[in-house]
Amino acid sequence: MRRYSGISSHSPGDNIFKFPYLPPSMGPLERYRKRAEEDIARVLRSWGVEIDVCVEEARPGFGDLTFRCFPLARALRDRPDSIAYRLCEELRPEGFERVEAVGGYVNFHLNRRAFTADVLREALNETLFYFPPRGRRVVVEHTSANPTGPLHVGRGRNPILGDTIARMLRAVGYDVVTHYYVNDMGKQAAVLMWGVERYGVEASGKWDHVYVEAYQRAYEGYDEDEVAELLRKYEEGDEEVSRKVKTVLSRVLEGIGETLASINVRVDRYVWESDVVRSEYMRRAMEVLGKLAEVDNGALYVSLDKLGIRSEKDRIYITRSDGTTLYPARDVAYHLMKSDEGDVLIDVLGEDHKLHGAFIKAVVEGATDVIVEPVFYSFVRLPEGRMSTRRGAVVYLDDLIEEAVERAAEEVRKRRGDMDPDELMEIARKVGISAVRYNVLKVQNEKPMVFRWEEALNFEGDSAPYVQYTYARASSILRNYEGEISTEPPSEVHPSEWALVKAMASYRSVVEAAAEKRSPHLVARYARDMADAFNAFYRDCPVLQAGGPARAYRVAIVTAYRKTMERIFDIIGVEKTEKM
RNA sequence: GGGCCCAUGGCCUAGUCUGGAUAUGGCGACGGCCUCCUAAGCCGUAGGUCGGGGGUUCGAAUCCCCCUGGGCCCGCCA
Repeated sequence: MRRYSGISSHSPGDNIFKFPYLPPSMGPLERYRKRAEEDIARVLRSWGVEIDVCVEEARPGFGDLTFRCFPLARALRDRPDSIAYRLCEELRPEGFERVEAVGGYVNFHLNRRAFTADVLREALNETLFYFPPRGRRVVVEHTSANPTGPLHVGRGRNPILGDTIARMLRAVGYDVVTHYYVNDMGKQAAVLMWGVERYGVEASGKWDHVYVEAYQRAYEGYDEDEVAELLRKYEEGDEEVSRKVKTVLSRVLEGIGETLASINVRVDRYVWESDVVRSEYMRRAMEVLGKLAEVDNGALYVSLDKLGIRSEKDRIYITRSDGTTLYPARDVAYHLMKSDEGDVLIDVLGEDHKLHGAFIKAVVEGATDVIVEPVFYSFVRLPEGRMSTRRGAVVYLDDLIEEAVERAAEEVRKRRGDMDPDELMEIARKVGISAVRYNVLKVQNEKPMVFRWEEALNFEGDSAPYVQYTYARASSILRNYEGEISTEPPSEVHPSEWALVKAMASYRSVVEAAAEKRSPHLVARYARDMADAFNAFYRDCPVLQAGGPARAYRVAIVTAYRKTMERIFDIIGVEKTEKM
């Protein structure tokens, strides 16, 4: 098992520190950690040392919790291993079997039977997963792709990351609402409209795929003036143009929405740029920006230097010479709108928006008391280079999803050929879309990714199906069991049982750390580690064949595992399946 | 040219924020395991100058500086 540093009860990032009015929410591991920390603090105080004691989860083979003595060496003028030894002499922490000094560490060993019973009980009654409401609202804006065609995997990380960040935050007690910002006033939208007018479209299937052809053709050569004219008319609210644009973009958006829904991505609200521009927020945005802006030939710009942003580019223009607003200004307005809905505004943005993100953050935080937090990801590239809708060098998300589900169906058929076809397809859908999500989530946001079919469709090893498979195994055991279950280990806890119990106990610290760091890959990694631990347990500890009271107890472990995995699946948007 | 991001075995990747006890897993390769709760699984073997060079430190994949390679940005586009 891996060790999770998590968040200690004393780290500055801790929500108890930030929101002191909330009741402390502690799982079993946090309770023991706190006891260990308090006991160490007690001893250190008696030695005249007053520090923030931070006990960590130990790595395997070194007990369960650990305290590093190295940082104390200077203050105590003693060697770390000697400090550890002296500490052990005086420590009397409650609930631990033993405490020992190894090297410069103090290692705490939990009472395994008692801890196991605690974890199982709290997993079964679900208090293990409960976080009290924080009274903080978060708006997560993600995807926000120009509605000119289908989503492609180049930006495919955006919806999956954004949706998972929203789910993580909900899981730890935030009120979360997700937004999709619809860029209807941009040039791209106008080019699409120009293409539609010029070439028309043939309705055949999903609208996003239908319209993208007109968009691509338009890009081969459009009339600059006519596009500008369209843009101007739309911005002025010309009735006929507005109606046409809204119809077309809504249809494309409908297609995009279907794609999102198919991979369990939920968008609570679509906010149209044109609505923002015509709202009170636009006026307020210009007021805010007016205080920062300078004039160049009639156009307004904000100098980045003034905002404390280091960049070669020295200014960001917010209006044209003719007075019409530019994207940065409109986005400030949109963020002012969001600031009414949330205390923290998270924007999931491609790496090309880094400067823009810094600009918005500086301006909006200067004008309101909300926190703006851009989360960046790097594009998924093709082996031959960047994806581009215009050039047609793309893999559409829809095609990836379809391929994944088809491949999953083949795999299920191989193993469960006798299964009812509807059930089989349902399992294939769950496996396929989960695989797509997982393969994106398992890699850190800012790592560059190259799209390769064989990796995107990976169904074994570090993959969703691997993790789902353990859930199916657990389900299979429970299907074949009838009777009582017991959370009390009847005898010594088996090492594989222990590893699994500890993995479950990490739920709180892992999920909380992932949420606070906006790092979905930590939860994907955790799902994998849980599955590893379950597979070891499955290998070493027969459940249904176990004799005596061990059976009811191991069934409790399996039940707790399933419940924990359901929570984890829910956070990363992976589907559970009882058979596969 | 400047700014930001990335660099870990053949390939992909964790750990980097918050420096410490044997650098995490997976894919691929090789060798094993289905009369036994689902083999999308399990066990074992081989494979590592943590991009390079300096520095800080008792201790560096982790912090600082320089360099190299790749990505992104540098528009009165969005």
